[in-house]
Amino acid sequence: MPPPDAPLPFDPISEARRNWEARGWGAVDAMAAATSITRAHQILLKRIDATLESFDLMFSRFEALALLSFTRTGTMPMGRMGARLQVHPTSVTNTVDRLEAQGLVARILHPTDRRTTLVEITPAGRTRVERAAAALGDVGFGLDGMETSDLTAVTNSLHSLRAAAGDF
Amino acid sequence: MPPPDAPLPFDPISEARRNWEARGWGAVDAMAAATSITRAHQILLKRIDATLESFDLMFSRFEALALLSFTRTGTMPMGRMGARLQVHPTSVTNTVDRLEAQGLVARILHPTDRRTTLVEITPAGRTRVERAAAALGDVGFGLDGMETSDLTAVTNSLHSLRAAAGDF
DNA sequence: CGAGGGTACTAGGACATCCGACTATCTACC
DNA sequence: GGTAGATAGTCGGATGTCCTAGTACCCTCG
Repeated sequence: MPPPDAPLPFDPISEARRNWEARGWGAVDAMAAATSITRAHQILLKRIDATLESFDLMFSRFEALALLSFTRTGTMPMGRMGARLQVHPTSVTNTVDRLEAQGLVARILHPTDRRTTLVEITPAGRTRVERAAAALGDVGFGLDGMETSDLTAVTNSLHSLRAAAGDF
Repeated sequence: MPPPDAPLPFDPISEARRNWEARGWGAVDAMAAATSITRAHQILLKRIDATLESFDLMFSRFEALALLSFTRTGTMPMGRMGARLQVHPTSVTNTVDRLEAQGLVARILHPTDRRTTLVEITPAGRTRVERAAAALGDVGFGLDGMETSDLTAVTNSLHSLRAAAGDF
């Protein structure tokens, strides 16, 4: 049984809202928003990863590579990568392990702090991320179906959530 | 090194936008929206799971349990659950395995179709989901920091994305 | 009524994320 | 200086998601 791609005859989130209200459960608007975000994330990640598949990348590795490509020196400490990508340190370890195995980054020594590991993007990494970014741009990051006004509305509305979560 | 919870001195997504523009990479608005959604999902899931931790649940299992509690009979075929929750069939298998081990659901035979497995919520499952839902409502689904207008804006804007993805 | 196609679920494997614990190293302070 | 506390990264384990493949079963059609 492959993933059922036949559309449902109704919006499952609207249906969930009705059920929540009928049960007298609280925070209905928040529930609908949270569920929408969850589902949107799932749709996006699937599309993005599908686009990146031909580059042997997934979104998390692409993001790490892009981040390194933006630096002046092409290097960054693991910890700083985690802070910028906003993921757990162990996720950075995992990501860098894979990128290193692919020859797209290299671990190098920090000149003065022996605790720190610097990650350096390789020439192959630069080429790869450049092409992958172009491919992602071509498919509008999986958001082609949305109006620009909706895109900015989403970004702006979520800005306050991220700020309240202490992101910046 | 615990997760760095010190806020960054800038918004990493705004920074990413600047870098993308500087590199001439396309679909900048979509990139910002996609990244915002990804981060919002991460924040939400973490908060929701933290709330559900005392109930020995995570969001995916809670959703499955809630779905079953909404049915007339307290039962639903695995496949229908996957369609409603919009996850892969193997994810349903995984979720039901865990819920069953916790005694919150039971697999029962379909009366006429021996291919189908019905999942039935147990009395313990009903009690659990009821209390967990109340707890989630209390924390506003992790979205307490957002205005109701932002909540509806997000839900409405993402509606088109989900529709375009063939959800309904 | 038998074969083929479609449907339902599970097994095994790949990724990614998190958490807690552990080692190594730096730093500050007595 | 030398010790305690903070910082950097990794290891092992738990969850969850997806995909491919395989088994079991139903149903239609010749």
